Amino acid sequence: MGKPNRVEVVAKLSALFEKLGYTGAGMNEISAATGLGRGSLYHLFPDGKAQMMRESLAALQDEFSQSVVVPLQGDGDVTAMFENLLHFYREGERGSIWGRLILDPQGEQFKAEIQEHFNEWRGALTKALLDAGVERGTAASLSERTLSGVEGTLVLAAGFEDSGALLRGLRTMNSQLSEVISQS
Amino acid sequence: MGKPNRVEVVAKLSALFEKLGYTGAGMNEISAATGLGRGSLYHLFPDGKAQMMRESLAALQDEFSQSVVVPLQGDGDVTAMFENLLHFYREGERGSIWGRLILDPQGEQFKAEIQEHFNEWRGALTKALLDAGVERGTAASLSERTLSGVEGTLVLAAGFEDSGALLRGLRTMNSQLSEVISQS
DNA sequence: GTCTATATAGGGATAGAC
DNA sequence: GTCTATCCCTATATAGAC
Repeated sequence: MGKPNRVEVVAKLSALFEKLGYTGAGMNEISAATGLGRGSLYHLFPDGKAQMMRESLAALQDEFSQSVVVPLQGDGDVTAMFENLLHFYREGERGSIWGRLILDPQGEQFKAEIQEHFNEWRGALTKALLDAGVERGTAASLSERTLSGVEGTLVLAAGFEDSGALLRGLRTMNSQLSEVISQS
Repeated sequence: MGKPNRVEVVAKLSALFEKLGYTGAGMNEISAATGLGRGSLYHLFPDGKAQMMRESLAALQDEFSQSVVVPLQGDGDVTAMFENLLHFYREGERGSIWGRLILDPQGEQFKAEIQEHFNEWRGALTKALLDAGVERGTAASLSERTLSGVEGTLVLAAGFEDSGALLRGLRTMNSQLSEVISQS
């Protein structure tokens, strides 16, 4: 095991936080998941678990932006956005770290990062709808409903261990949005 | 302060768990919220915090059933269901204890109660849609989307401290459902 | 840089006096 | 029934040897 690569370590941390949540991931599990002892971890992240989470959030937000937001900003293709969401969330195998963090007892300290995630996504979707000719109020409402629809679907999918729920939900939401767009 | 009434104690516990979540509510906060010392709490609930949560879940599920499910089963009025949801969730001031528990690190032990909540609600909504003439596949899809839409809205409302989000979300969902019904 | 041992705090649960 | 003191475990974080 060579010198620990920070990017790889953060990737492992991201996957762990995504699976167990911030409070749910203990230092023992963090150590096991990264293959690093406590000494190494606190050497790499002097501010401890909170710093690990911050860097994980930054990495995941970057991945989400590249996978979902940037393409949407490019062509405004809503159907493609849902496909990209499905891929980002691994056909329902992944969960939303941001939604989970909102409900985490210790999640308050990451509120800014959480809100930034949803604001960036919502802004891009609203703009795409406006560009497609949707009326402003409708666009705002639809994008808000889409974000919460995705988050809610991920929550229920976790509760019923039903990874297929994400595909079903995204399909329905895509149909609804596409219909509105075609009427505009 | 007279002899502690079990129903009142459970009501206070329910409110606390709803606000802080299961893992987020510590014994000190439980003691403060109920006005009962540890001795009294463990006398009333020999199995500790888990038992407190179970009885809280039962009480909240009962309230939800009476407020939302039973009326829906009675007349199949979907618009009334959304009004009842808005009232149950106190115009967005309350959160969903079930959604939160799904994502709680210690929530696994309550999975049966969580699933029962959503199954009961979904069953009643699907039946109402079927009775209104909606095709079976559409009814199943719409009820699933409604449940996840409500949960997602509650999550985002918490993340942005935006209690008005619930009203907006419920209005939009009601419009969508009502339109499908009117076309059936 | 990495290890182990330990500090420090908090969790839930318990025992025994009253 | 209720109280207080305490137990035990786990959590994160730290210190110091190597």
